[in-house]
Formats: sequence, C-alpha cells, structure tokens
Amino acid sequence: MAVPRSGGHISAAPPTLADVAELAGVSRQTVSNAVNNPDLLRADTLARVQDAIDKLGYQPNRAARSLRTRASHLIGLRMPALQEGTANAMMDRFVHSFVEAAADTGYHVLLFYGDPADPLDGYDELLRSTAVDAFVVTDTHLGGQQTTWLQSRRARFVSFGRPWTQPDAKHPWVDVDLAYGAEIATEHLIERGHSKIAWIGWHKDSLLGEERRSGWIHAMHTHGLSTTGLASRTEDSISSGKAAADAILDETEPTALVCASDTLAMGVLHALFERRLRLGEDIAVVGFDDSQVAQTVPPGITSVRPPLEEAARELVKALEELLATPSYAAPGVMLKPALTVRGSS
Amino acid sequence: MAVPRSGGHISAAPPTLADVAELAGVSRQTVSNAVNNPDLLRADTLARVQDAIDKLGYQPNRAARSLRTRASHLIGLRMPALQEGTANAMMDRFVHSFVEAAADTGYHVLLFYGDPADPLDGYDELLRSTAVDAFVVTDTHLGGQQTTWLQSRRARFVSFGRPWTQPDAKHPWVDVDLAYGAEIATEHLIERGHSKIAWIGWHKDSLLGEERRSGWIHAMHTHGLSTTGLASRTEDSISSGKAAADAILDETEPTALVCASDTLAMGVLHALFERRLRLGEDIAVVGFDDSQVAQTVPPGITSVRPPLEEAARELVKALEELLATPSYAAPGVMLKPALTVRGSS
DNA sequence: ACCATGGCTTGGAACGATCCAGAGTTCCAC
DNA sequence: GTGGAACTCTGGATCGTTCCAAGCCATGGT
Repeated sequence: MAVPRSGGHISAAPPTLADVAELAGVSRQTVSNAVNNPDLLRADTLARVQDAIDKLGYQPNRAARSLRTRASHLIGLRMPALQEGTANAMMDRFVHSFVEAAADTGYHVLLFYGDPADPLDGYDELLRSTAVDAFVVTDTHLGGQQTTWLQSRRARFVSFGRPWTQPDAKHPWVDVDLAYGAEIATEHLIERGHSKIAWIGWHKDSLLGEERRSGWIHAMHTHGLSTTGLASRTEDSISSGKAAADAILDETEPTALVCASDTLAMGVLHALFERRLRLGEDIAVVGFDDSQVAQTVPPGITSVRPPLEEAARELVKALEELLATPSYAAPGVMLKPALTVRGSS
Repeated sequence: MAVPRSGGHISAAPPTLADVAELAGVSRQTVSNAVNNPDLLRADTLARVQDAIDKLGYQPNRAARSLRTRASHLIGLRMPALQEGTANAMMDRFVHSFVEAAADTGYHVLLFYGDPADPLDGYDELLRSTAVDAFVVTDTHLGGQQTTWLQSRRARFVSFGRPWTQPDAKHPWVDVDLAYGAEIATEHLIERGHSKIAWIGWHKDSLLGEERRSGWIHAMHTHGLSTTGLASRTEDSISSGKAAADAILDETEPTALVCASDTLAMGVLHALFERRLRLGEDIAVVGFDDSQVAQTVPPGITSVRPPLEEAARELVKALEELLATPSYAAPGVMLKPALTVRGSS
C-alpha cells in the first residue's frame, strides 16, 4: 500500500495509518497500537511511530474507526424548541455547558432538529444509522415519551430532568431541586422582612410547577405565614404573568412576589410598569432560571440559578459510565440551585 | 454473507444491506441502488426492495457510508463563546435556525468547543479526522484568522459575517446589512418627531461598530440633522452603556437614543431607571439584535432584527453548492434587517 | 541444549457501505 | 434471426481502521 498519493507535495487527502506505518518502518497494526495502546510497544518503537505521526499530522479517520469499533463518539442532542418571546435562555446555557463538558472527554455533540409537534422525531433515524453513541434528553417534564421509547429501542441515553412519570426508570439522570429553589427564594424574601409573599406559578398539571410551588408553601408555613389568597396559577407566558400579577396585586396587595419562571417575572414587571411601581422599592420580585433577562433588566431580578455547568458535568460523567458499562444503572443526581440576589429584592 | 445475526428475534444489531438483500432476494448493490439511485431499478424490483427495507427498518450505516463516500453529512460549528450578562442570545437563535435549515437538506450539525483564547482551537482535529464536510464560521468580525487558516488548509466552509479584512476572500458568506439597520432605526425615530437623536456605539476599532454608526450618520444627515455632540463610543457591556448614557444625557439632553446593541440599550435602561425616567415616554430607545431582553422587558425595546432564519437558509444553500462543486465561488449575500417596533419608541 | 514464557510485532479478515466493470435480459431494427 | 444498444442486475474490490490469531525473538528455568 502507501502508493504515491494523488497530488504533489501538498497532499489533498489526509494521511492514513498505512502512510505512517511506511514512514516509521512498522506495520499498520503497530501504529494503531501506538495510538490506542501505547504501553504495548517498546519505548524506542513508540518514539519512532510518534515521530512519524507528528511529521505527517496523522489523525485517525473517524468514519473508519467508527465503522470498526461501532462507536461514533458523538452524543445526540435534540435542539430544544425555541419559544419566541419566552426567556428560556436556560436551555442554551445548558447546551453550551454540555458541549464544553463533553469536549473534555473526547465526545462531540450532534445537534439535530425534530418537529416540535412530535417529541420522538429525529431520534429514530440517528439510532438506526448508528450515528450517535447516546442521547441526552432534556424535556422529561413533558411526559416520558422519549425516555420510554428510547428504552424500548434499547438506546443509550441520560436525561437532564428526573423521570417524573416513571419512578422505576433505570436510566441515569440529573436534575435540579427546584422545590428547594423556591424555598430559598421565599426565605430570602422573609429575611428581608416580607410576610405577604405571593406565588405566581403554573397550572396544576405541570409537574415542574407543583414542585416549585411546594417549596414556596413549605417556606411560608415553616415561618408561620399564611398562603391563602396569595397563590396564582397560569400559563408560562409574559401576558398571563402580567394578568396574574394584576389580579393578585388588586386582591391581596402582597409586598413580594415569587415567580415560577423568569418569564412570569417579566409579566409581573409589565404589570408594575403600567402601575408605575418601582421594582425593588415598592415591591420585591424573585424569578426562576437566572436567564439573561433577569441578569440585565434594571435593577436586576433576583433569581434562582440552576447549576447548569455542574449538571452538564454530571451528565457527561454518567454518559461515560454508561458507555463503558452498558448495564450501568446510576442513581439519579439531584443538584441544589443557588439564589442570585439582585436589585429586585 | 447474511449469516444468522447474534441474538434471537429481537436483534440488537441494526440490519445491514446484506440482510435486506437476502430478504428481497437481490444483491447488495441492488439494495444500495434502491436507496441512492431508485430510477436504475425496474419498478417491481424497487417495490420488493422497498418492502424489505421497510420490514427490517433498514437505514444505511453512517460510518460505513462516510468511509466509502468520504462525506459525513455533518457541518461543524464552533460553539460561540458565552458571555455571561451580555444579551447575545442572537447567536443562539442563529444556531437554532441553522440546525433547522440544515436538517431539511439532510445535514446535521456537529457542535464543538474551542478554547475561547484560541480562535483556531478545535478546527484542526475535526478537519484531519475528516469528521465534518464543512464548517460554518461565525465570528468573522474578530479578524479573519479562522477563514484564512481554513482556506490555507483547503477546508470547505462558509461564513456568517462578511470577510471584513480580506476583500478578496473567495468563500461564500452571508451577512446582515447593519448600516441599513441603523438607518431605519434612526429614521423611525425621526418619523416619530425626534431630532436630537444620540448614538451609543462601540469603539473605533470595531468594524461592526463603525458600520452601524455610519447608518445613523447617514440618516441624520439625509434629514438635515446635526450629529455633533450626539455620538458616544464605548465597550459592549451594560455598565459602559449606562456610563455612556449618563454622560450624554447630562451633556446634550437628546430625546432619543440609538444603541449599537441591545446590551448597550440595557445599559441605557439602567441609567433611565436611576433617573426615574420612563422608557418610551420620557425618552425613546432603539436597540440592535432583537434579543430576548428587548422582546420581554416592559414596555419592550424597539430593536433592529437581523433575519437569522433567512441567513441560515442562505448559508445552507451555499453549503450545498460548495459541497457539490468544490470550486464553487459564490458572491456574498447581504440581507436587510427589519425594525421591530415596541413600546420604547 | 531445549522448551516454556512473555514481550513485541505482524499479516489477514472484518466492519458495512459504494465504486466499478462486466454479465445477463429485453427489445427493436435490419 | 442476428447484432447491438439499452436496461437491469451482480460480484469483487475498496475506503481506513481495529480485532484476532499467530509469529518472532530474547530470556530463563530445567
């Protein structure tokens, strides 16, 4: 092999194992070992091969390696749906953290698109064509469709988000304890002297919403505060956040509001703006997710910040284990969020 | 071939060409043709093969196909640096649009991470291992390091952003005419009756900044308005936006402000908040990029919206041409942004 | 001196697809 | 009825890597 390659001295095609082998005067397999099992080689042989590798700038061809080892070193991640006008920049921060964490362990991220109407769209193709080694699933709170399906296809995956509806799910997962988040948010307000603290949250059928709400209730009751007339449930949108805020401000006149999301908090801000109330002075507001918006809007919205970087690292760790040991069953990991205090409280 | 596969009836390994061929009673090559060149087959044969494909749920193995055709159908995209606190959600929207546009043409996006300090980090490895067919480069305004390097490595790529510093660059690119954006933003304010319209922009060495600024100047002069004492140059951060706004509000008392970015606009909002001025009533503000923040902050910030979805589609189109015809040299595409009018003006 | 041992290296086969050249059919014109 | 083109289909080689089993060679114990 190692026939003269196509071009002149600037070779268009990348060098192959055979090229390196010829230059180093060893067999293909020895070069392969130099790359994958260096300790099998005698020191001087290894040095010679390394030299040749460096000289040629050799890098194993990914497709060939994938074909043989049945591993692509790619992790599939379905692009979370983009909600215009909703401040869910959280997912973007997660994707970012995940790509970074995965890079450390030699994995890259294959981003794919799926029809938002079909939570399973896109997975099948990648699975069947063995394009990825595993998936990261992010929207478990929308029901366990993806995880159930992936499990049935014997696909490997981890999820960011606990298996809400399947308590017996065996896949590794990482989630953030947002009941605790709501609790520290509420306690922060109590510390600041507030006692009439309202909750603006999501509908009853939202698992995430009930979870967060329970933290507020727990904190209020622990401190002997009443919650009657102070809770509101609505959609996760700015306009419904505003409507909810308007209603609750008229009815019970709370001095502080805890919102289940930054989006709702923005709705509250709209209500305040209209009433010419000053955020952080006339009334305190705490949000959830620590989005861009919370960080930048004056005077800054105090917000519960999920530790996305840590979550990403944990997920990558779980993925590594999972790919090393197919039968790996990890206990779920629950992380605690922190409160970022800003001018709004 | 087509030996009995490992397991029982629930086969763990995905079916291969050979499996389909056996079931359909044809050769491997015929199945391959059924997938890639259906019109080469007789109608009844095609139907039979299709049947077998459907029955087995066959999907070509990506690694094997890549190896043989030297095409991975993956586009590399380096994760843009995440600036905490800066409202550059624009890039996330672009990534999203791009993934979606690429999916339509059968391409997936390989997201990779590179050390923010080294604009070239990450590219080399993917290139040498032939992991991707092409790259999308996004930060051309930081200087043409990436494009120059990629060109020298004979890599295929397109860029979102014009080749600022290399007027003779041959690669396809798509960009948004932000001078025009600044112009329509300014004209919008003029229409609303403003005449003392200030500019809060970036430093002189920012190509992007000068570009945008020129649009403001052009609009002002066209309408016979003076720009003296109304321009300010600073960093792209909230705090410096606030400082610039403070200075210019004290000095020249403009009735409207055009900002080179939403980040600067947020800085302005901070200044207004401190001065207890009401956005959109006491003073008008227009931002750039139409970020989440601009969309959600009450009463909404009028902002220049780059047509990212269209840009993504154009880039994918250029990529297709480029990959089909290696020598393809496209003229750059310049897109016009639109103004999204909100309560701030 | 001989065989077993272990360290190091090797050539052939395989992963699953496509390229290529050729073989078999069909069909029509002469 | 024969030649030839056009249409279908096939088997072998190949992409670049890793797996596998075997080979080579020095070492050391008997």
